[in-house]
Amino acid sequence: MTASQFKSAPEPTLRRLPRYLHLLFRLREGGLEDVSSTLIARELKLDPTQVRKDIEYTDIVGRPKTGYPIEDLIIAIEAFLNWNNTEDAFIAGVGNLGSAMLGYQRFKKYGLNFVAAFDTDKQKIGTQIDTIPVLSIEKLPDLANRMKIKFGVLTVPPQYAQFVAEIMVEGGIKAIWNFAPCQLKLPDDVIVENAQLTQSLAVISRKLHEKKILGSD
Amino acid sequence: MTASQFKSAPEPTLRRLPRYLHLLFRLREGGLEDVSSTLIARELKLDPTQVRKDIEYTDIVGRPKTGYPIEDLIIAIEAFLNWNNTEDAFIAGVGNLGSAMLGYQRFKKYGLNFVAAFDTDKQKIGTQIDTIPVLSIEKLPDLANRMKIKFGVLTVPPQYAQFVAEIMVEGGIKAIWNFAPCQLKLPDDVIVENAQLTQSLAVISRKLHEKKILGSD
DNA sequence: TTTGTATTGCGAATTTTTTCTCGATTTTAT
DNA sequence: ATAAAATCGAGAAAAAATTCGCAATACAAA
Ligand SMILES: NC(=O)c1ccc[n+]([C@@H]2O[C@H](COP(=O)([O-])OP(=O)(O)OC[C@H]3O[C@@H](n4cnc5c(N)ncnc54)[C@H](O)[C@@H]3O)[C@@H](O)[C@H]2O)c1
Ligand SMILES: NC(=O)c1ccc[n+]([C@@H]2O[C@H](COP(=O)([O-])OP(=O)(O)OC[C@H]3O[C@@H](n4cnc5c(N)ncnc54)[C@H](O)[C@@H]3O)[C@@H](O)[C@H]2O)c1
Repeated sequence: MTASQFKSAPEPTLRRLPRYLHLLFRLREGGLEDVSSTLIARELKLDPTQVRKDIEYTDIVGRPKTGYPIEDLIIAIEAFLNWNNTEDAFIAGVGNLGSAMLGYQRFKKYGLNFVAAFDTDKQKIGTQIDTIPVLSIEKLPDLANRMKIKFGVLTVPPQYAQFVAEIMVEGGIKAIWNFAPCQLKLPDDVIVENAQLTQSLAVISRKLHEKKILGSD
Repeated sequence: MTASQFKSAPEPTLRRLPRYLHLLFRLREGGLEDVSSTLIARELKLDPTQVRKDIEYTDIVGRPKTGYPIEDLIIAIEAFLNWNNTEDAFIAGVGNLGSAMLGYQRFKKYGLNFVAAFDTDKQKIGTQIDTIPVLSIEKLPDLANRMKIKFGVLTVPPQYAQFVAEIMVEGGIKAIWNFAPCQLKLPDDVIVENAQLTQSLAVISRKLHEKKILGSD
């Protein structure tokens, strides 16, 4: 592993990488072999320099005039995000959102492989969703430990989120993707990423509001 | 309306406002009347100055020693995001994710009110999800125009996203909350917010990967 | 009343992120 | 072979966001 593989990229960069990946897939399907930062930037409405700086983090070097080899770039970005290795994951809360995520096959392509789901609802325990078994939440810590699960997805109502998160930590889970609109208090060595839709909604809500106040129409 | 109501807040600020709101609700339930930037910062692991700067955008003034009145702050943030007025919205794509969102009652509290859903699947057309009718996508433009819908949620597979987005624009929709992992090409006056889960996943994936490479355990 | 403490709000400093500039390099066309 | 066009990569500059420092203020306790 090279030194730069250890170098952490800024969060804005991390957020752009999947966008590059989606575009690269599309370009590859279109039969293209190389891509320039100029093209990526135009497609995604970014600055070409920014695209180049982002790509630097993945250790891929481009060639003047032709740009970057798409295949290599895809592999490098996937490796950078560790999406070439699927990470086994548990999900807690098999409600609206939890079920939707379990039914989303594409997560495997993003390195995420659900191996078990957990709930408190007796109606749901014992069933399967797309071959993933739904188990009692009580079984989570022990099973997580034994299966060495490091990744947990939290899709329970906010009032139970802290409790369930602690159960996950008890099971040795080191990264929690939290969809509940609340702040989890966990040991510092546990990575928490809040995938809160309300944050995204706030951005678009405000922009539409501004448009209505100021807007031309 | 004051001048500052027109002032646009930076996106990072917009993203933090819902987090403040969630905390404020919790504090209010706990019977608290005032809150300081210090407390908010400690709870959400932010810098107190940053919290104060964010709150400034909402036109709320605090008092030394006591902080901000929670009730007023809630109202101000909601007003800033226009979450006190519910915005009627259409959603296209009643699959895993679309159904989950339709079933999520709390969106009303975030100013979002689904009035109709659209799909191409004949099995789904004509049904209802939580009192919201599922209609043929063909009816979207005309109905959007007549109902003066400005907000559209896009939860169709990526290969149809551009097509459906254009249909929305045809119907006069001005803000599209896009969940498909692709870049939409639309007129500049249409607000597009990409709520891409993969972006959030990228952040946590990389962090866990780094932890594994460097990590103490 | 006075003193001590916690807090706001604002300007300055710092850090982070984005954008600009430009020389070097590679390919294509003449 | 030479010129023209397009791109990368690196360092500088600019812009944006965060954090610092501190005076002014409100409140509580002595
Ligand atoms: N559905 C959405 O579109 C949406 C949007 C934004 C945020 N969210 C958030 O995502 C989370 C899930 O939302 P949802 O709509 O799926 O809710 P939901 O009520 O449909 O599902 C919650 C599930 O969690 C289970 N649960 C409750 N307590 C549990 C526990 N202690 N252990 C394990 N499972 C438990 C419930 O039995 C239920 O199956 C919530 O925090 C919600 O705020 C959802
Ligand atoms: N489910 C998830 O957890 C998840 C996570 C991340 C991203 N996404 C994205 O969200 C989108 C929806 O995902 P999903 O899992 O719900 O997919 P899905 O396949 O379950 O649902 C898609 C729905 O869109 C409908 N549809 C197809 N073409 C249409 C058209 N032209 N007009 C109207 N409706 C049309 C389909 O009939 C289907 O009901 C996809 O773009 C997906 O990549 C989903």
